[in-house]
Amino acid sequence: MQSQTKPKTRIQERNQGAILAAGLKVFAQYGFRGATLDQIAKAAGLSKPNLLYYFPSKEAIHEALLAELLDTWLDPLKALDADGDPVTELLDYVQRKLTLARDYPRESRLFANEILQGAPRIGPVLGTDLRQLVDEKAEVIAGWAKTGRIAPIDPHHLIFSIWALTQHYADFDVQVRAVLGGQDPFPGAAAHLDQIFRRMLTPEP
Amino acid sequence: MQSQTKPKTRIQERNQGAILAAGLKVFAQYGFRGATLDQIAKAAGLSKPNLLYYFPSKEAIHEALLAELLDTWLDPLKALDADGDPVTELLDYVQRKLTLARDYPRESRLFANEILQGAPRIGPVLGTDLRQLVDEKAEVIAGWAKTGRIAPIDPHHLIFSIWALTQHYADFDVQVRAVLGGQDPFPGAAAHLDQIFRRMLTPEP
DNA sequence: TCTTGGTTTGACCAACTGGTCAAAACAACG
DNA sequence: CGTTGTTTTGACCAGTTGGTCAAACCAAGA
Repeated sequence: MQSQTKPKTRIQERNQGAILAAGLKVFAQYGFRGATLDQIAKAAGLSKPNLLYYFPSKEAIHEALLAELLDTWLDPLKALDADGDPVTELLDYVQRKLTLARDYPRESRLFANEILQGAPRIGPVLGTDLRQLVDEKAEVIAGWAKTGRIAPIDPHHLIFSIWALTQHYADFDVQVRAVLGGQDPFPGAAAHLDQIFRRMLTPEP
Repeated sequence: MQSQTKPKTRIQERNQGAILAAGLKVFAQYGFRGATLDQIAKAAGLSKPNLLYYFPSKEAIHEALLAELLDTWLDPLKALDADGDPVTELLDYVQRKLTLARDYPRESRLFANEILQGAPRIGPVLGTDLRQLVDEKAEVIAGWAKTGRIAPIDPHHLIFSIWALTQHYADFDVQVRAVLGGQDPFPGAAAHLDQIFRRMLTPEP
C-alpha cells in the first residue's frame, strides 16, 4: 500500500498555492461566513469555476487552511524542552510565538476568527489534541515551579498569558498601531514581553 | 433648544432593546459580513420588515452597538486615578477589565471582530479618541515609573498587556474552556492576573 | 497530424441576501 | 363607536451567494 499522493504538476502546485494564500487572506479578515468565493477567486487570480476545480467547496479551502495552520501553530509549544533551563525555555517560547505573530499575522487572525465563531470546525481538536499537549507541558512547568526553578505560578494560565500577549500583536494589529501612531510595535513588544515574563518567572531569592 | 429625544413608548423600548441584544449576539459571533438580518430578526423574535421598521439598515444596528460599546469599553481605563496608589490603581484596572470580560463577553467579541476586520467602522476613533486617552494614561504610568513607585515599564505595552490578558478570556473562551476541560476559567484567571501584574509592577526594593 | 488528458471558462441555477411597500392589524383616545 | 397614529406583516425585488455543467482550450506524446 504505497503513498496515495498523486504526482501533482507544477500548475496544480501553483494554483492550489495561490488559492490557499488567497483564502487565508480573505478568511482571516472576514471569517468563514463573511468570506465569498468570488473574493477568494479574484485574490487568487482565477475564475470561480476554476477555483472550484481545485477545491470542491468553500469549506474545503477553509479546512485545508486550518489543518495546515494547526501544525505551525503548536510547534513552538512542542519545542518547550523539559530538560532545558526553565526561564530560558519559557522566554524562548514567548519570543518564538511573537515572531510567529509578526511573520504570520493572517494565520493568527484566521485562528482567532475560528475561535470567535465558537470553533465550529476546529472545536474537537481543542478538547483532545491541544488539551493533551497543554496538559503535558503544564506538568513540566508545574515541575519547575515545585522545585523552585521558576516562581510559583499556575501553568495553564501562564500558557494562556503567553498566547494572549503574543497573538494580541497580530490580531489587534490595527488597534495597536493606531494607538502607537503607526509605529512598528514589535521591537517594543519583544523587549516588553521579555521583561515582564522574566520578572514573572524568576524565583525570589 | 430642548432635548430632541422623542418620548419612546414601552414597545419601542422593548423592541429596540431586543434587536440590539440579538444583533450583539449575531455580530459578535459572525462579524458584520457574516451576520444576516434574518438571523438577527429571528433572535429578536421579530419579522425582518419589522426589524427594519426600528432600524433603517443592518449597518445602523451595527453602528448603534459599536457606539454603545465604546463607552462601556473605555470607562475602566478612564477611572485610572493619577492620585491613587499606583499598584492598586493598575491592579484594580486589571480586575475591572476581567470582570467586563466575564460579564460582557459578547461585547468583547464584537469589538474583536471589528478589529480583526481592519476596524472599517471604528478605525478613525482608534487613532484619535482612544489614542488620546491611552497617551494620557500612559503619561501617568510613566510618571509612576520615573518616581520609582512602580517598576520601570513601557506604559503603552503595559496597557496592551492588560487588554490582551483580560480580553483573551472573553474572545478565546471556547479554547480556554476546552483546554481546562470545561472548568470556569475566571477564578483562576483573577488570581493569576493579580499575581503576575503585582510581580510585574512592584518596584525592586 | 491526431489523440488524450488536464485545465479553463461562460452560461446557468436555486437559495439567500438586504431592503421596499402597500395593506392590514392594533392601540389609544375622544 | 370612529379616528388617528403606531406597529406588524406578506409579497415582492434586484443583487449576490455557493455551486454545476457542458463546451472549449491547451499541452504533450504517439
